[in-house]
Amino acid sequence: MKAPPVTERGRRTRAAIVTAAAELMHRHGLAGPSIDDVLAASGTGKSQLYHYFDSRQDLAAAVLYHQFDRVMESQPALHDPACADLRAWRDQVLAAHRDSGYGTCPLGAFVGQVDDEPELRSILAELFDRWAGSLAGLVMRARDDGRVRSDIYPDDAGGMLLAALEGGTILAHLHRQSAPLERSLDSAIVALTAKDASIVHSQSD
Amino acid sequence: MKAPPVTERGRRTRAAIVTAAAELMHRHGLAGPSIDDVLAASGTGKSQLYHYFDSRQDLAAAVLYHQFDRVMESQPALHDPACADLRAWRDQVLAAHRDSGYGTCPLGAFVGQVDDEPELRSILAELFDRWAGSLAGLVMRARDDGRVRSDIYPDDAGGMLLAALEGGTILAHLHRQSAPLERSLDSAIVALTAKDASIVHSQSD
DNA sequence: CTGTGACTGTACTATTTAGTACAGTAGAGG
DNA sequence: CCTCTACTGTACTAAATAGTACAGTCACAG
Repeated sequence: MKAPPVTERGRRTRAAIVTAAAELMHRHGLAGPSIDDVLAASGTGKSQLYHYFDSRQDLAAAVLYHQFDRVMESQPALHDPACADLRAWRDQVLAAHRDSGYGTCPLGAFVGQVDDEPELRSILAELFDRWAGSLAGLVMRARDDGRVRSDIYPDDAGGMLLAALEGGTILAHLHRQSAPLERSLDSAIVALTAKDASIVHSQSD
Repeated sequence: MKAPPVTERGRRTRAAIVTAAAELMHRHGLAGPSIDDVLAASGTGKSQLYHYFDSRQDLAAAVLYHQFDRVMESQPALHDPACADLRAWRDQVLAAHRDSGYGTCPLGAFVGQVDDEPELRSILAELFDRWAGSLAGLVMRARDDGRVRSDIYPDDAGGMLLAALEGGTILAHLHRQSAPLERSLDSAIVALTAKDASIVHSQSD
């Protein structure tokens, strides 16, 4: 990790590189774009990139953080302490997915592409944990509000909702339509609210 | 697509190449291993590979079909006309996942890595459709058996179960444990069986 | 002004890559 | 035994790749 930029000009340069790299890596895989591709897309030069990043992998790490921020911004329900509505979150997820042109998940797309690089793998796992944690917070608020069954464990439910989002996004991307994601999310919410269900609340291991 | 091998020796050679390529591409991404990596892992030579495949992409296509066959073999419940039990399928999925060392899905891992190659993309979409179709068949048998609600649309439910599998597999892989997959599958099944639910059976678009 | 450190442009290297050329060898059918 | 085709070994090429070297330019503090 090199020192962050200290001037405005430097911040713009670094941001241009990360934004372009994130876009390309999201679309073509973490290992897809070459350094030269990133430079061309960002309108910068090689010396600029290596001024802010030690290596290609260092750049990839910055991309992961950048993608996490994008996801969090697109799901404000997760950070609104006044929001206890799972369907509001559902709507935000669907809207973001539509806006992205039915793309893959900005973070989920990288799972399975970081197994060779422990550094990146641990960053990605950490980001997913934070995401699932925020989701668990929302579930807890919904539970306290009486909108999901009271025997639900928020942590387990958060992971389950995240799984529904990831799986639904994959199928929706393959078919280039949002229906699979919609059904996946709706079913997951049903499982948390149906009164005669009795599975989701198994204790964590 | 080159001609398939006609001798036993040729069949063994081709199979060794595809098997090694499948293993490597599953683990490191479709674009991960170089041709030379595949050759080293399969104990074959370059002239042998190009004798059976036109190009790297042609090899990748063969890998997709190979992975599909592996998945189908690991889920016999899908093809057993006597099986109407979603939980039997669930158990087979979990067993296969454990056996793989909590790996990513043999097919799902490639979604988002084929967007640049329309040929591969259409193959993968086709294979997923076949998978979802088999799953819909199982749901239909379960419905006729009275094991899921009668207002369920098997096609929609099949996609939903597949989404739960894919998403659960992703999280399970990240955490190197099967609990997330287990909860995801169980919740999906609950959504199909809970008597007071009312969402999953929305008509397809 | 002016020096200093942040930032940038350009040329280069060593390696790896997909794919080709071509001369072979193996082994089944005649 | 012979021959013909399937199959294989080895050497090569042209392009792309991550990363380095180094000489600059910019803008603000003194």
